[in-house]
Amino acid sequence: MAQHDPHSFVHMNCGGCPIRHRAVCARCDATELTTLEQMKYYRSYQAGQTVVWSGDRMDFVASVVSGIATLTQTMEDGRRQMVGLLLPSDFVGRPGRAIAPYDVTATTDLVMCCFRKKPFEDMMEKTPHVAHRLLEMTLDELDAAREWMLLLGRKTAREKIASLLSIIARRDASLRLEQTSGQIVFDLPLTREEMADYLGLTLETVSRQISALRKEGVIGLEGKRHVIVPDFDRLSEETGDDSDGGFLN
Amino acid sequence: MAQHDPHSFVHMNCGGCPIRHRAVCARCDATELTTLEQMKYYRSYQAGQTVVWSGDRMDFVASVVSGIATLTQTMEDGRRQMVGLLLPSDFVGRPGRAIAPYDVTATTDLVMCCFRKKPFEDMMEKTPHVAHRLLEMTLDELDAAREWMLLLGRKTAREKIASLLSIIARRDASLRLEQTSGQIVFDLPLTREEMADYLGLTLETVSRQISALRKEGVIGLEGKRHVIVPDFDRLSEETGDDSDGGFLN
DNA sequence: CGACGACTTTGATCTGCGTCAAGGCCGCTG
DNA sequence: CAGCGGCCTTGACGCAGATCAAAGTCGTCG
Repeated sequence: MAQHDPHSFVHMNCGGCPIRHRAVCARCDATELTTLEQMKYYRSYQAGQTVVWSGDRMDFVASVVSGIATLTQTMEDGRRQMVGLLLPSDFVGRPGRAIAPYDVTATTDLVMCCFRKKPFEDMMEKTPHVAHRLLEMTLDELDAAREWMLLLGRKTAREKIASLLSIIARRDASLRLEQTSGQIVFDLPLTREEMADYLGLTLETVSRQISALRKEGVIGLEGKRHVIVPDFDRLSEETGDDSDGGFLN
Repeated sequence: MAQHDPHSFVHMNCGGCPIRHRAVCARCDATELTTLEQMKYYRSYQAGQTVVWSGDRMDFVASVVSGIATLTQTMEDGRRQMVGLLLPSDFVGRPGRAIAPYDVTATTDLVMCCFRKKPFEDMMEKTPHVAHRLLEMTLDELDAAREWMLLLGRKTAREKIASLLSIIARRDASLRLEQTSGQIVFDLPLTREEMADYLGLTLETVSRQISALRKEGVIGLEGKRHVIVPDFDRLSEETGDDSDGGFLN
């Protein structure tokens, strides 16, 4: 989804930390690269652990190395809405704001590459390319949020499920286990409840709609309930989105 | 809502174009200011006119001078969801992307201050403060979008209406007509249908809920239906949000 | 001023999804 | 291996909000 123009940031080191792919600029000089390298540190979380609570001080920014994290907002009476889904290489945290406006939670075991905020901000001042890249990433996220708003406000339960499966299958290649004869098999990393929080539904409705899609042969479930084999074309017909199913920007 | 840190961009000229308030940095030098001044031009639209169609090429970025514009997404069968509401001084357009991903429509008579995209991007390269400020604005919008997602996914019709009225009353001081004895009187610039598109409801439900709030004395309508006198405290109790009603970041 | 059109209100009815409840599957632990 | 806890499925029922329909308000233009 994220587009890279020829002058954008590049993948510097395949084996390394993804922050290099996302926040390090090809045009930065060696000193800047070294500064970034020295600043970074790693943190691990277990599935289910909370990374930051809404309202808490957040003194770092970070990039997901492996695993999945969610951003959620909770109302006083416990109603929850997921507002962000972070897959490997996604960025969390907001330069220039101290307080986290939502909970960040690890839904699987999670490793993040962190930078203390102050030094990171100082570096941004000196390295305009980083700010530029961050702007690009934030705009991508904003577009995704708006797509999500259409889903929440106007789609039916069935369309919501189909959209979610399409989005995940499209977005995270790392979840694709096999690709034989055009079929995409992937491990769905969310529980029914997490899907419900993503879609603004209850977990029962999610379950029912998934069963319905399975009975109709649009998707298939394998063994442990989380492995899904969608009939990709039929699935994207169900999303309610424009036919081609892709973003053509 | 937008916070200005001491080093942020400042209001340079009360009578002038709001792009100066938003995108011009106090620390920029005279040459940069002059460049910006020379680049800008104005466009006017009538209420109801479309500024850009989704999928069209958008070769400028702009700042709203006066009036109100909306960003909306439309599904093939006509279901519509508003995904952005632009009030004076808000910014539209995405440096680095050619195609508009949603319709931009003037809901009132509208004046925008525009910059052709290419020169604006070139200036961003040379003037890091502008990119920095733009990042800050985009992050604010992202936060607003996430708040909006909670509204769409989890709030009841009544809570949605109360939230919308609070948001508008809080956000746009220019709509406040009088403030006597703590009462805020403001002109609501949206039709029932536009509110419905904002909230993910039908216009009938919007109308019914507004009638209900009025009968209960939470809000009042004056003469032409668009002038509303909310009992602000009671209104914010209805939003479902945390009690204080404000963002305390 | 009358008629038209844009917008709003209100009522009657329908339905998709939420709620409540029971039971199934599976892995873990004693 | 029995019992337990987490997660998922399925059924029965109810309700918030959608849909369909009709009538009211108000500005405007001949």
